Amino acid sequence: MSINLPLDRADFLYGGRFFMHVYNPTEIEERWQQRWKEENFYRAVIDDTKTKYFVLEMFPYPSGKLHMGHMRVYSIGDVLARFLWMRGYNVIHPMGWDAFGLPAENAAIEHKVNPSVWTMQNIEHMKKQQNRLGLSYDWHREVNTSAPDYYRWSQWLFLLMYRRGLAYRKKAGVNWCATCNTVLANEQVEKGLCWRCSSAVESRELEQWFLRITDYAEQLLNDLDILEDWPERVKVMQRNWIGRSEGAEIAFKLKDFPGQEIRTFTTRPDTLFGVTYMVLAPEHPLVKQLVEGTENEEAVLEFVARVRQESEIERTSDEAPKVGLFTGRFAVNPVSGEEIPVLVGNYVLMAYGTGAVMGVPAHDQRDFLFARQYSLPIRVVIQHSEEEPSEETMTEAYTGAGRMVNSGPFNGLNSSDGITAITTYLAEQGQGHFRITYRLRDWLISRQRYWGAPIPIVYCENCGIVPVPEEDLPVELPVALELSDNRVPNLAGYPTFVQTTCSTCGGPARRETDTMDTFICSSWYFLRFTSPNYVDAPFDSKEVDYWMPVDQYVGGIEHAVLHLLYARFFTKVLNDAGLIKVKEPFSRLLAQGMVYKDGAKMSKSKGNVVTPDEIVERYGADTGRLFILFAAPPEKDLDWSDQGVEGCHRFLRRVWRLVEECAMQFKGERGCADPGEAEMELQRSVHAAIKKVTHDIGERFNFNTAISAIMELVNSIYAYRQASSGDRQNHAVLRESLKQTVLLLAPFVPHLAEEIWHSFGYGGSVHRQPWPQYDPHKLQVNEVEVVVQINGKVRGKITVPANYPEDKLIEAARSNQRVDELLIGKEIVKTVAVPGRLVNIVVK
RNA sequence: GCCGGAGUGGCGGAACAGGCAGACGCAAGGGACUUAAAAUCCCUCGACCAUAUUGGUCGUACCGGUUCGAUUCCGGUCUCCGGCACCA
Repeated sequence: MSINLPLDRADFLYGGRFFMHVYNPTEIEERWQQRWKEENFYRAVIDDTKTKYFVLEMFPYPSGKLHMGHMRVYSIGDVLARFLWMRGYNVIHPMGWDAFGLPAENAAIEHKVNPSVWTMQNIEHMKKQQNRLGLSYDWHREVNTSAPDYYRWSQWLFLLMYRRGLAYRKKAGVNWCATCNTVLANEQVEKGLCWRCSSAVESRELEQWFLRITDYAEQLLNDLDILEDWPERVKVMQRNWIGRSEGAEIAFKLKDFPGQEIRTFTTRPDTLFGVTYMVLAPEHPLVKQLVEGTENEEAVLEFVARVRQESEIERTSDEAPKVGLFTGRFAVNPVSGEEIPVLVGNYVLMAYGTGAVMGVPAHDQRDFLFARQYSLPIRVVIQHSEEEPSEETMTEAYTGAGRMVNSGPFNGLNSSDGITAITTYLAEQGQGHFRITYRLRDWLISRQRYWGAPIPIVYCENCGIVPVPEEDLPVELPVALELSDNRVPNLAGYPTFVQTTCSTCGGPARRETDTMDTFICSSWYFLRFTSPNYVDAPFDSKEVDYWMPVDQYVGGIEHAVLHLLYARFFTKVLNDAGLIKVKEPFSRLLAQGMVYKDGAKMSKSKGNVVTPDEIVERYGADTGRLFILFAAPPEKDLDWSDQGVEGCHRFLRRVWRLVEECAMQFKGERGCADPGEAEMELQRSVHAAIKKVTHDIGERFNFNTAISAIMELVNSIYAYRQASSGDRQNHAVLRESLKQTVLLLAPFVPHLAEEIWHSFGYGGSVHRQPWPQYDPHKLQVNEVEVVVQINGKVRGKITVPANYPEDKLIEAARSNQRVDELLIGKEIVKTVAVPGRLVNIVVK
């Protein structure tokens, strides 16, 4: 087998007839990669005569090694980029490095090396691996988020946010990962665990920097509707995450505390007359004041302290019992004047709504269970059937809509009218108003870590919080060398970094020592790609206006909320600031599936890892790319199959052999001049393949079926050669068929296609040829096979002229011998004919 | 609980607009070539039945509906995957 032969071009005796070259991917691939690099083949420049197309794969974290997931995204992006180039677009296809982050610090400890050194080594290595895959990147546009000339602009964007009131500092209960030794954004906590290290996240009360993403909640939600070419599942995930609910904020006056009130949020103001109690979050600021001096004081404060110590998982677990303690105080229902007890409960979250909940046990299942547990009254105020449910016998809350009862002047209204009526009434009384709340929280961006972009803020004793002036950017990271306690000290551990002077008053000041969340750096990198070396601003507006938006973005589903939400937020802020024209960064999104093997994610512990390197070494990049695109449609999970790879390699060798054999033949034989039926059929196969491949890549992103269409074409060419050997073959038609096949293969297997292209003596690069166009005339057939059904079951097949009219078709169907026999003694009820497809005869 | 996606041979998958279910590939079996192996080529390959070289029945998770005709459309059920969830 060729793959085990020496790397040099080996000649061997084939079929006793020709001396041929073996398909040697390593040699071919290295040679073309070198050529493409020398010729700056993928350089993108503004060209107003062409339509631009921005193809982007999510840039990687430079972990040091490429895995199959990487190979899959890049292969998808590369096929699209090359295809679009051939279709005449001005394609930009850049690549860079999301280079800040924790692994570099861990590696620094392990290898006693500066994080930046480790990162740069990894980048060099991964870049080589990428290039071995034959990817069409414009490396002139490479960006590295950890380089000062990049994070300078990340800091600049932070200051822009600050100026616009979107970056602020507050003390709040935040997620703390003890393993990573830093705080985390809500989006970075998955089921109570740190997204990076999977250890349990604690809650801590800290003063931190936030970005006001909640200001954009409505826009981020609404604009999902204009993203028609995003997968539904990603949009749904973002909608869920933003979590919009409509309702009312209602103020309950406090008995014994004149002028004080508790504000609650509810989606069901129509149930206000059914409120029988109220529950505050343990963190609610009023708790301490309410219990002060009551006999419940000690118990409540102890309860509050205990709950606040619990971790996020403990507190939100399904098993956690709902506990409530009476504060000894009462609130007044704003519509009924009724006095209701105020409790403190472990299930109420301070961060959502107002941190206080009105309890309506008859119409909320959780309130119902809570009321039963503590023997609190249950009052039905929404009736939904003929019988009014009895409060004693109810087994569950009724949470649907209905007619309002026991609700004073509002009796008889339906729920939706009641919501409006009650809220309007409350607003008139100054006791409430319509309100929309979101689940989305502001983005916590401080990280107590070294390897990130420093937050460009200075604290001055006289002036307070002072943003670093733009001209002083970047605030550069000090060189990290010393390691303590098995960790790289964060910036607070570098006195020369911390001590500075205030730019306003010139007095002594200290720098902010937290760095920014790495997701900040990746929220705008696509903009930097348009002008990566620009020194006057984060990007050159001329370039950004030409290239943006990203027309096709490709990446993993794991960023459905995280990166994709943050990047949309940044884009909207920059649009509001007048810096860019687009409102959404990514027009079209392809969320590719994961790569599995033997039913599990590839992992060292399972021993099922296959690396791109070993595939390239053994079969060549072209084979690996072909398999990864052929095995499944891109958005589905892919099952890695070693035998499947063999199959794809076999196919490429088959293509190679076909070309070699034909080349010999063209030299040694004359061939025949007149194209006949066999040649027309071959041409039909060619043009059918062109049509299908074009549609499958360009419209459907189904590379697997595009590849199978090329395989069918190759099979057809083999069949033609076999059916008409030697001098009876038409060399011109054959040569043309091979040429088209190579063009169709070019996006998938760039090296092999380029090699064949040149071996045929064609000029230029195959990747700069116009994409083949199918000729409808060549697709036309004279005769078609039509299925004859009786009662919907296939009973025969007839071959008729392609444009046979309906009546003749039916006649032909009826006169088919077998059909005729089956029709004896039957009454024909109806006949349906679809020209070119089928005839269905319905009988009794 | 709410929301989204999916369910087709031994396997990955195909069927684009309601019209021959299983393209293409993998695996498997048989054969050719070869001293042999590799490579390559040819044939078979959903299940069951049969009078078994050209026939029949069933078959796209399940039950029903619409239709001349349903993997495809509609209603319901089940299972799996994913997101959100003590969210007021």
